[in-house]
Amino acid sequence: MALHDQGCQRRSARQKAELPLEHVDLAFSDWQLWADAPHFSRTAFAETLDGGQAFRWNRIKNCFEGRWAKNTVRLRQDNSGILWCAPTGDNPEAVGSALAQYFALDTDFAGQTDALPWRSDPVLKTAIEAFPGLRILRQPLGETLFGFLCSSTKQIPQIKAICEAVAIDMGDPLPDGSHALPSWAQIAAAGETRLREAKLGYRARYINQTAVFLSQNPGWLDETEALPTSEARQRLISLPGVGRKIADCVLLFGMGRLEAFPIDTWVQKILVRAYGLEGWKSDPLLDFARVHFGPSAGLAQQYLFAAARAGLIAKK
DNA sequence: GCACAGGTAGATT
DNA sequence: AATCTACCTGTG
Repeated sequence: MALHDQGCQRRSARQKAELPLEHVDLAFSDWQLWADAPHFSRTAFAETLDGGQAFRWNRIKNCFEGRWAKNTVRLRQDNSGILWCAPTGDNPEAVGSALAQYFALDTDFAGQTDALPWRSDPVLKTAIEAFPGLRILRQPLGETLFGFLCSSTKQIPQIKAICEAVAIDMGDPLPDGSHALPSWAQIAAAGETRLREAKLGYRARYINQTAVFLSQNPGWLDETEALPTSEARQRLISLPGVGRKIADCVLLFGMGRLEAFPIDTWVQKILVRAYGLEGWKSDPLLDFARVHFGPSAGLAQQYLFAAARAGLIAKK
């Protein structure tokens, strides 16, 4: 009981300061080598987890702690590779298979990267060389949609804080004392007011409308995932609050469609500055990206985004 | 006080 | 069809 109270106190204090949650180490298993782990450079490991693809990873001490679906996992990189640990009692085989799906181990990102036009594109070459092993995550579809519905004109730390607040308020508790993101039914039941209390502002109305629709149409997102990319995109855009950019984020980070190329303010600036496309708007830039980067344009986008965040390319 | 931040939808030109 | 503008909230 005393332990529980202490944890809650710590959590609320940290929430106010918008710092990552910290959980009781005793609740976690020993570190285990992730034998199937993909190769990551240090930079790519951090950027893949905490670079704006997903909003539920936090640096804790010498590791990253993340959540998706009903999973809580800690990952740490050392000279032997990637190590993981999970709440005591979690089935190691289930964790392994959850990791395999989340990290899209069935996708050959090294091969997709090599097929990008880096040989003739020095900007892309710089970005790829700075983040060797960068991957596109394959996140649960609904969670990806929720995260990016929260994202408009918000910075990553704020999006993470909102996701955490909504999870604590509406989501199921997890074995380590943290919370999963809520289902659409849970969000719809909570309503717009509670979403606004999580500091969602004008996004709350869209998210509530989307949650009401999706909870009344179970299977709709899975049906969408079965469609070709352009048809899936059209359906996603029909949801309240989802435009081209958020739809492309969902296609890329939640459905593994590497051709999807989200253009946000960062990517717009990168393309304009690095490729001399002054005055180009979003639609022509999409055509440029498709033609120049090819079928894995979305992977190129992630390299460029990472490199721009690091101040390596497209500087003023 | 004010501009700006991983956008979208609706109005106006 | 292209270009505003409102919409919440936090940060600098």
